Amino acid sequence: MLLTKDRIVRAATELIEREGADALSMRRVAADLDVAVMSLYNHVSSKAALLDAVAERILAGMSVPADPALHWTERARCLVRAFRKVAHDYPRSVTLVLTRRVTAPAGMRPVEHALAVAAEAGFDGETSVRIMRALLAYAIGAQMREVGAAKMLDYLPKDPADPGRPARRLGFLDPAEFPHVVALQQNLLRHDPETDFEFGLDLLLSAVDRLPRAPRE
Amino acid sequence: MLLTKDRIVRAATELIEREGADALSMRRVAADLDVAVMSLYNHVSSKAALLDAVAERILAGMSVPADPALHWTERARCLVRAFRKVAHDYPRSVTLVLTRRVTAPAGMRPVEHALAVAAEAGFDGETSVRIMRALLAYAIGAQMREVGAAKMLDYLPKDPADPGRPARRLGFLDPAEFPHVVALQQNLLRHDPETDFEFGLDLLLSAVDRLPRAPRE
DNA sequence: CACGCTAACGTACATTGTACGTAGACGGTG
DNA sequence: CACCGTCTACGTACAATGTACGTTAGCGTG
Repeated sequence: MLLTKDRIVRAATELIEREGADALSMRRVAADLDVAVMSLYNHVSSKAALLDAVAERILAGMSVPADPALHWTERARCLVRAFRKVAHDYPRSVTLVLTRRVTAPAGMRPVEHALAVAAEAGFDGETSVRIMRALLAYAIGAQMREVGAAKMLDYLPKDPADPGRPARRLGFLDPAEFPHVVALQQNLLRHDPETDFEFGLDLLLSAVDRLPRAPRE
Repeated sequence: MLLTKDRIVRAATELIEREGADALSMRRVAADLDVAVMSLYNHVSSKAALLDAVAERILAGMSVPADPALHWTERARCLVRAFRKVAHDYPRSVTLVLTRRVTAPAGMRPVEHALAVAAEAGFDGETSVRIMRALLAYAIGAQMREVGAAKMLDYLPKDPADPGRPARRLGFLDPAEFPHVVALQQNLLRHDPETDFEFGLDLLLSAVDRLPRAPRE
């Protein structure tokens, strides 16, 4: 089969999803494709460029169902949820999207969509951009927090009695210095990313909805 | 001078700030300290551990002025701004803090602080945790967006007439597909991270302030 | 056929993290 | 004093990495 940039990028994302981003090396990708290492460089100029391509591909796969009948806050919700869906589908690769910058058209499409929603809601350009940025910041941060929190569970000191999943404690913290953390450790250790995310999203959107806007028509 | 973990971590952060995180290697750190490479491993168990230590050190240097007289939203603002200050002081290293997870007490201190503020505002534990998470997510995302946007300017296609700073355009985008982006390119390319950040923070805090809470006393 | 172009390849090198073994300094104990 | 761990700085060595460079085989066009 002919070697092509698309196949390379696809193999790279699959490798990342299978073994994590650290395991990605040009040699591994080449091996997965049954190709010599240097053949990759005929289609990808460097490893960094490959990672960029992976990020772009993931972003491009993000499909936003745009239903003009919905209230604009609902449409904003759909947009952000679409991002969360790809984050869920490509849990290990999505960090690339958050880390690397995507200037390609694929990366601009969600931006365009968000600006359109804000404009349709009656906000002027300046405010639309700011709203978009605030939502984007929240979405990015929530995602990073989620993957970080997932990793954190592995880093916590293992319970020697049962090194399995459940019942971690934050007992190594001094209750005098961290009273609230210790008191709320159950809440802190419990993970419900979905409702956590929606909670913050509701906050943001409700505040945005209260912003003054220019009369529409 | 005696080699110590603190000196190693300090040298590592300085190196990162000077030449970026990619330039950090054990050999470089050792060279900066005039030491043999393997001597580092007497104090730091691995490069990953060193990076963790850098992140922790930066977080530990975050000082939050706690003025109990202020309204709780102002105190929350102070907390988030304190984070932004260290991000401004260590612009290249701060990505480590966002990427790696910090479970050490130093990382928990801001969490404790945030929970204390929320509790004092009259929210129950469950809600306090959620509020803290939403604010944290926003702070993280805004920071990542900021460093990403800074990098993006370098990636934009150079203006061949004047490859210097100003007047970048998004002309390579199709106006038919990206009408809003093209129309608002001035707003999109302008960077005022500070007001952008405050805008979103205001949104979040105003919404939080409107949440119902248990009667305090 | 000759010619040039492209895509796949192999070799080679510099750079990385780190496992392992060694040597010397230091401090306590006889 | 001699002896003997322990600790710390060191040097060597190795496997894995990204990629610059030269080589080759196939293929379409003159």
